[in-house]
Amino acid sequence: MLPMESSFAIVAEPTRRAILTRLLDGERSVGELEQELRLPQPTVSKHLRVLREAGFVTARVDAQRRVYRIRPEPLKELDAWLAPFRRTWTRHLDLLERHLDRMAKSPTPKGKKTHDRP
Amino acid sequence: MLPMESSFAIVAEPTRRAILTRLLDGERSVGELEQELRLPQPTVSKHLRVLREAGFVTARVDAQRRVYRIRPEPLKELDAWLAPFRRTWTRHLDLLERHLDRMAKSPTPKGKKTHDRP
DNA sequence: ATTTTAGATACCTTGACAAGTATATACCTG
DNA sequence: CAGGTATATACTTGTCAAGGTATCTAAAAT
Repeated sequence: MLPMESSFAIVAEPTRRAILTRLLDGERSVGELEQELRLPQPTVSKHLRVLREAGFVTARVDAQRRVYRIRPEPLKELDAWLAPFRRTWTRHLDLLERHLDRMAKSPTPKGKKTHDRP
Repeated sequence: MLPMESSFAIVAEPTRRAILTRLLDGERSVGELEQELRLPQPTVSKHLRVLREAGFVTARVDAQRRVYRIRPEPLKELDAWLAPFRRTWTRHLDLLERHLDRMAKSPTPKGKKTHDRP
């Protein structure tokens, strides 16, 4: 079972995002997630497996239950990829971009002004 | 053709990430992407379509060619989702977490002190 | 007007994944 | 040991997205 490599693919699944979000404020056992998310147990277990194998979570064993905890690393990866794009909207080039967009929409407004009254 | 909603799913595709990365340093026509990424033209066009419909890019028409430009909004969304997790590794709680991990691994180290000199 | 160039779209096939259902494993309790 | 609880895994099925190949459209160029 090799595919599903990229951390992006892992997080593309809504249920898995939900799980990660839950884990944000602390550990959870499978049963707890099952309840909080109102999902069938195998579904939860299977998604947890994927998350575990991708390094998003680790499991601690407490008797019959497995308690899952979040792991930052893979998410760091995602964040790292996003970083370069962040500048795209962080930098104040936004102003320039808006300007260019406008120019593209109304190229050299000849004649007709903005008003479209009869 | 509605599915594929989440911005995460869009970015989960490696080729699409490659395209976005290319667009990071400026506009590109389909042909340019085709060359730079060494991909068949329909492949590029189809991925561009997906990106366009998801709002990741916009197309400007220059005669027979379509020039694509990146659009920040959807990426902002991704970043927004990531934000809460960022604290997970940004905050200096890391120190505390490490501590707790250690305690879990070696519960109440009886005897042996930290020093393991003979 | 015909040909060439640039892209888009249609159709088909394949493969992967997620959900459902059922069953297996392990531990705890009486 | 029997029964229950907690979770993992096996197997099946339906869906959908991605790639390949061919074709269509529109705008140069000749």
